[in-house]
Amino acid sequence: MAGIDNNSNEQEVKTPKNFIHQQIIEDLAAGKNDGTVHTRFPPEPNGYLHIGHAKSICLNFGTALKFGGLTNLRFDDTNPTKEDVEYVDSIQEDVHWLGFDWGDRLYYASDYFEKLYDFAVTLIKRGKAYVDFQSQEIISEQRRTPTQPGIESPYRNTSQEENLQLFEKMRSGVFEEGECVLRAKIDMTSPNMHLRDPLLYRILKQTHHRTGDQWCIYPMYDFAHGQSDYWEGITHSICTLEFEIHRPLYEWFVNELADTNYRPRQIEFSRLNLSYTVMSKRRLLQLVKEGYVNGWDDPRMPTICGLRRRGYTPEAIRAFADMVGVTKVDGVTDVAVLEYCIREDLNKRVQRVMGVLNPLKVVITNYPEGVVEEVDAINNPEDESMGKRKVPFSRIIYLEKEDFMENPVNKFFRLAPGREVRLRYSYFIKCNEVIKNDQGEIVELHCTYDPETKGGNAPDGRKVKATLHWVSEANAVKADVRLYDRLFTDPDPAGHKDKDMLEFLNPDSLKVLKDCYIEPFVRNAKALDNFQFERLGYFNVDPDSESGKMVFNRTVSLKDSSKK
RNA sequence: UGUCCUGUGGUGUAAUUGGCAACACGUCUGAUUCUGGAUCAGAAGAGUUCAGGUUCGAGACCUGACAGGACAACCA
Repeated sequence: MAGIDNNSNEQEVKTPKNFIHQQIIEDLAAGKNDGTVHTRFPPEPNGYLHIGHAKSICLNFGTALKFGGLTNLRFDDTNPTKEDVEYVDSIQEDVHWLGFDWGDRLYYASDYFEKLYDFAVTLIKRGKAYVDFQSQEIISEQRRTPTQPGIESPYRNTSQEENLQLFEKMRSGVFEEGECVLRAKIDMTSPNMHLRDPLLYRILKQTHHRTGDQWCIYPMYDFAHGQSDYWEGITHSICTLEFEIHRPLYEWFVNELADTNYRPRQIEFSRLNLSYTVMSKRRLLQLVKEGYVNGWDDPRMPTICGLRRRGYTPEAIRAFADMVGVTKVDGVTDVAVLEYCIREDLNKRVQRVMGVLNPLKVVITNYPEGVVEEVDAINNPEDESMGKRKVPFSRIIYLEKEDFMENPVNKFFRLAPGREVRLRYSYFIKCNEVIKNDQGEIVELHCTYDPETKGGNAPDGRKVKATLHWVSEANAVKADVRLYDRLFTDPDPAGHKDKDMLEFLNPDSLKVLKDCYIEPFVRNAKALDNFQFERLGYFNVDPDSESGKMVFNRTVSLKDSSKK
């Protein structure tokens, strides 16, 4: 697990204000909550965190930080059928990696099962909850539709004493799954469906990842969330727009529960949608389970761990979260914004190295055989402090195939017969001869170098129009490079049905390039994580792969790869 | 035919208590560069969904339309 980034305070200053901040400022001005702000990030441990959660994490932790408050991490684990410790662990790792810390405030909704049960008993005693023995279908029918009032259940007016006994029996396992549920008695005619006697508890004879077989009744989301917020002293419960219509119910429960003036306040914002990206947990799970990707942390996945393996930094993701802002408008953010964030971050901090993905052998005919000299290369032209490194140069080198054109088209400035170019940090070379095989394919170039141009400048002041990256054949590291592109070709893959979505899988999303050559420095510098191929783009050494393989981020830096 | 939410350049967001619509991404042009990257300079692109109203003045306030989204899981 990566360490915790303690620079979050700096970021807080830059965080643009949003409507949630405005509301908090108003609340503070009104003297609510004794001037404190306490938020929470409440994932259900039923999948891995993705970039959409990152927005929520940055919002919740960032908001608390901004107002000098705290943030809890709480697992909303009220449905044992979907949840697993694997997810609990990965979520903690990812939140930490993003640079946020919940201190000792790690909670589980399942910690509150006993208190929630007691509260349900209280509601029954107040005549505000009842056990309903009707089938799921009947209950659903009685709720009718949003445009017509619902019908009351025949069990709605069972006596409190009887309900108390029945609920106890539910808990002790007397009834089978689906036989009965506990419902709140609110208003079957409400235009808000969530107020038409919502379910509080259902029977689930399942083992829970934390409470084991201790319980066979489990609270519903609505019956757990607001109460958990209340018990934890959450002041602002920030969630996504789909819970907006739940708010009256959230407030109903909290009002029934509260014995002070304190009330947590639910505020909704629009979830992140990214073009070319599928974000629903259900669909991501499908991609994993059906083998369209190699796990939750496949670099093509929009998961935090996928982005991490791809070379994204926490800083870039936080910058992205700030950049997209917070509103209630549900729109689609262009992935180009995310890619911009990582490009900008990496550009400043990443070690530049040379490498060729598609090698073309070049013999420098006037360079002595058996000699290896080292040239000085700058590690990052934008940051002197990153220093220099030595790169071996010799008679036989590799260039990128596409850096040579036998019959150069207009505006092609790189190597061509008779043309002189610069090899980055070393010499000017001129192409004299093109060697082809029987099929007429170019297999080798013969060039001459100008010893006077060592270091990359000609004493006579003559200029070249291109600078090429290169590697020395004898010294280069041979590696397989995995090239990752977007998983989907459609800007809105999530806008289709699950099966249609799969039609837009990009067949080129993963390419394995054999026999790529990387300058030897890379082999000894894996700890750096990210590099930038001169002129080609970013890549990172993938710690999980067989040694020598690289993850290569085509989309991140090849801004111009699609155009001429 | 219901309730709630939301409508600002292609996209995401801004616009103190109403005061000539700003920023970022993207796009395009030019300069520069030892990455066709980065950088620098510049341009195009909305008159704020529409119609009324209040006002000296409205993206902001009011009314009414229209459009999009959410809600009818023993999911969260």
